[in-house]
Amino acid sequence: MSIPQAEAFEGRLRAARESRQLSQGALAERAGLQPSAVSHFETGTRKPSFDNLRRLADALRVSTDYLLGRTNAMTESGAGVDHLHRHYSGLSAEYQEVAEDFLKVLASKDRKARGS
Amino acid sequence: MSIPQAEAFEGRLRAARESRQLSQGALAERAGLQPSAVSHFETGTRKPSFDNLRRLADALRVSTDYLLGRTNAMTESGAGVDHLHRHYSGLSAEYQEVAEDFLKVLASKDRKARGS
DNA sequence: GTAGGGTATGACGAGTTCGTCATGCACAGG
DNA sequence: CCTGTGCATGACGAACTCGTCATACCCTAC
Repeated sequence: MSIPQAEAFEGRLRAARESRQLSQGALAERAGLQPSAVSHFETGTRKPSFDNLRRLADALRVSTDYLLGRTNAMTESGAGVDHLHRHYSGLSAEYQEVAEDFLKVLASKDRKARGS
Repeated sequence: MSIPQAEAFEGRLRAARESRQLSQGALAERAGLQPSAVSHFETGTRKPSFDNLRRLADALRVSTDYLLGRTNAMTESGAGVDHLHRHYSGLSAEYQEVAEDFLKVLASKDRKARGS
């Protein structure tokens, strides 16, 4: 249960954004919408349109199924991972190992950066 | 190559519905909306709202990522979720970008090493 | 205390989707 | 011929989101 208890869309969006360490403004810029819109979404006073839901999912690299509350996975094997995997899967076994080690280092760096 | 140029929402909805052997009216009933609404969606004259997108995905048992054109998988079936992805998905947005850039560099290095 | 970032909230007009309903058309079977 | 099914399309008012902008309230730092 890494995720407390995924409520509706509002909580999931906030959880995803915070796990990425993005401010509402930063997410807004990535997704191409207004900072106030993000706030409206997270407080539940508005729900995103078809287009904006996709933008948010892209910007956060999470599945829309997660945002919509249809799964708890947050990032399904879809979307954001695809292009990463495209690079990875083409690598030789040797280079794949290098890539994996690098990601591990990055993850620990990330944890440290957030912990501070 | 699965589906070359994943069509927009309209085509995906129709494909999913037909693969389930449902008429527009039958789908409408399952999803709790009007038959005409389904037609509007499939012809592209309307786009579903937040709520109705979820209803459609539930009624058709497909992922919203598929309907939105973010994946080609139709069923969410995470399946792969490899070790690489596990590390990657936990990273902050900033670090995800770093990881991606690194993989790109690695890929080009790899190609060169093999003799391009 | 003053400044600034992060967030919440509310207004505005403009645009869109909502459900409902009415047609229209094509194609099947009786 | 006539009936029914499936689909497309358009109208209507109500409700909603859109982007934009303004304001206000924490905190933290200087």
